[in-house]
Amino acid sequence: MEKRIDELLKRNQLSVTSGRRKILELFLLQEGALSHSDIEKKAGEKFDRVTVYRTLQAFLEKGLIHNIPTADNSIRYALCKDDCTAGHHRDDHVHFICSSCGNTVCLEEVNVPVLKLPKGFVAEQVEVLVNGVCKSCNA
Amino acid sequence: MEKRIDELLKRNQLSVTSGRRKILELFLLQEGALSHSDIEKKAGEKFDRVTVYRTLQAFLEKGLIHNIPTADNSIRYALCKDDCTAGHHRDDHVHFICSSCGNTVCLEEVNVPVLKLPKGFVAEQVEVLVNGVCKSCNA
DNA sequence: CGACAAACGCAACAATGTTGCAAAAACAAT
DNA sequence: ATTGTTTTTGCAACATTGTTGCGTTTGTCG
Repeated sequence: MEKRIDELLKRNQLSVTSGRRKILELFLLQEGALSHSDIEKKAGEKFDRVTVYRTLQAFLEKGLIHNIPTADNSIRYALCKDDCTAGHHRDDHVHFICSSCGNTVCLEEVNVPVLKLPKGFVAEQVEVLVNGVCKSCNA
Repeated sequence: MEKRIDELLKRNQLSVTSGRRKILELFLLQEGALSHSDIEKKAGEKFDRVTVYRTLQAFLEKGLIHNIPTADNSIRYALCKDDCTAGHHRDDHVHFICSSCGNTVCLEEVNVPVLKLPKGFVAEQVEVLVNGVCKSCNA
């Protein structure tokens, strides 16, 4: 685990620090996405708020995580898959937000559909957010 | 215009006040969506910040407007079509965010696709956000 | 017009996000 | 391993955004 974390950071051209290790660990342990405040809470008193902001920013820039828009002003972040590197994002899956447990998960197996837009509109990226009840809550 | 505004408010069970008139007017004049700060700026010094919050909240609850998630922590709001009333939202169109002019518009003519989700997941609402260059910016 | 309810403005506060800078930690080279 | 350089961190101060309570004003309805 330790090893995997350090390797992930290095592969993404990030120097290995205890803060980054800790935050990346949170992502690896967590099934699903984390918001900024989730991270602050889970990390406890160990980090300055500013460090969390800057770490997420760095992760984003290097393509280690991607962000998920929400309707409640609290962006979520989730780990990218391995074939996702800086600049070259491969973020074409659907995001599911559970109205029961509040969790946000990436449905990697559901691809975003191809849309036919009106004349004049050119799509660069398509984001699909599904709201509903997730597998665990339906069980 | 005046008349239309007042009528719209009444139809949605909202008492007619100068603040609500003004904000609703902004929506009618604007092609596209508005963020909270857009409204604050456009309304000038005329209103208290709190009034804007409460007005948007009221409009949302009554189904006069709907909100559009974004990836930058700044929810946008847009007018609902006529067949949209409190409780019964008919918000099944795609939202387009222009990376050039920054505008957000509702593409009423593009319906959100039906998705096939993994076993166990039940969808309640699907939101599609398209990023790209809009008609006006491509012209 | 007058009574009642709703909305407003203000103030105070809480939460969230940003910036500059000095201390500390990581990295690279000897 | 030690030193020098660069990057990251924590702190403090600040800006922005969102929330709550309350007295006053405004709209609504009889």
